[in-house]
Amino acid sequence: MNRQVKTTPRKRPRQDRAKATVDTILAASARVLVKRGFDGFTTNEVASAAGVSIRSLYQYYPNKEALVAALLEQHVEEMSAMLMGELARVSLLPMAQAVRVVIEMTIKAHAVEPELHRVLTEQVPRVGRLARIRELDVLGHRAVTELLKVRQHELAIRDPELSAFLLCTSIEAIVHRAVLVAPEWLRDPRLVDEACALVTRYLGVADG
Amino acid sequence: MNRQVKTTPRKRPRQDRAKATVDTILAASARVLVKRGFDGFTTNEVASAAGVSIRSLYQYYPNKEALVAALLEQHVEEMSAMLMGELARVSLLPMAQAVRVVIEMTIKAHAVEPELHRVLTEQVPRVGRLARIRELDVLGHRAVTELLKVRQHELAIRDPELSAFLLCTSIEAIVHRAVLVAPEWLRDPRLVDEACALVTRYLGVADG
DNA sequence: TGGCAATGTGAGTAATCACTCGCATTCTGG
DNA sequence: CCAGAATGCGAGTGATTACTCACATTGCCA
Repeated sequence: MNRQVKTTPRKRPRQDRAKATVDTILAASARVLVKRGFDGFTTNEVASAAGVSIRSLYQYYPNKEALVAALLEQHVEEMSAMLMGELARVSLLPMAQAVRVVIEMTIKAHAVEPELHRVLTEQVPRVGRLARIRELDVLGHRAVTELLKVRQHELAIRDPELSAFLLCTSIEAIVHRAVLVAPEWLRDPRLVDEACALVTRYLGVADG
Repeated sequence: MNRQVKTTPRKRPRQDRAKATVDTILAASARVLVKRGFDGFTTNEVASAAGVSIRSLYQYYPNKEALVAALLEQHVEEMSAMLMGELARVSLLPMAQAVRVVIEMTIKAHAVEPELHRVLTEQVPRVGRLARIRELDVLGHRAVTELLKVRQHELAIRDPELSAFLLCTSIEAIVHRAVLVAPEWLRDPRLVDEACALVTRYLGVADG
């Protein structure tokens, strides 16, 4: 039974000055989170790192979790925006190319603030609103499902939704693991080639 | 900079009575961890849930993290034992069957205490010795690499190590995600079939 | 059977840290 | 231009909780 706490921001900044403050706080949060890890993350340090009063921090975020949640949401938002935009565009490409583009975009999305990404995924407990990190996946799955449905006639699959689940999960895991274990692999074209092969062979389309 | 703490057990139980105590403590830890989540996990509650003095707990584990680390190690050990034993045996089977067996074993391994598994993977920060949850993967990768190497002549792959990385990561992620999102899928034979297809098609062997 | 090692016991403390108290200053829209 | 709203400012407290203090009892081997 986990205590549930409100994690929505307390109030929105209205003036520009306040927006700047909030941005400063978020940026400082990211720095502190990366530097200290989730355990060592204290609101007091965030405030002083941001150069604002602890009081100001609590004016906008009701508690510590809300702060981390905001950070996480921002991060997910960035990655999401990057992926979804591209996903819409690839529906015109030949399948093999589409696959490659999506995989490369996934890599690119993971390259945004990889250190923050690491802490958020490895150390932040997936509890309450902090579980929202998964919504990114859900959206991605849905988009890929659609893509597979539309082109099912040229593919060797029976159930687009199931296949989308397998493929999204696999690719995400591969990229994710690579980022955490050995980021340099992501520059190695062989990894991308093999990942493409994994997908295209499964789908039964000619390799790119 | 995360503070590092000793996470090795303080001393080993010598008499049977002591072994029983330690087991009780570990079992209680698991219960409390599942019930309260990692945040709510307090050593005092563990002690009282185990029906032993807090003092006894600290006689064997120097701190909270060591306790969780022990739990995690035990869990990894169980899963690991299950998988590795089987991995050795499949080297005689036809490839398609071997693939299926390994996938089914992976599912079986994840079915051991799934709730504890969830908490350990979702909430326990991967810091210090707690990062050891990954050693399981490393061992698995190595074994699969060997398997692929031995049978490379019948497979459509160039680099067994790279391919092992892709396949292990994918399968683990698929099973893992399924456990967390919708455990009932694991009873659906279609999921297993598709996972097998993903692997066999990539390897270029006839579907089982 | 006696002596030594191993074991078990709970109240209390010290430290940490999330979060709250009211008031002066700055902006903005009428 | 002014009135009401928005903003910014730390020291301190209350709660939580990991961990420590010494001694009686039990098991084991000589």
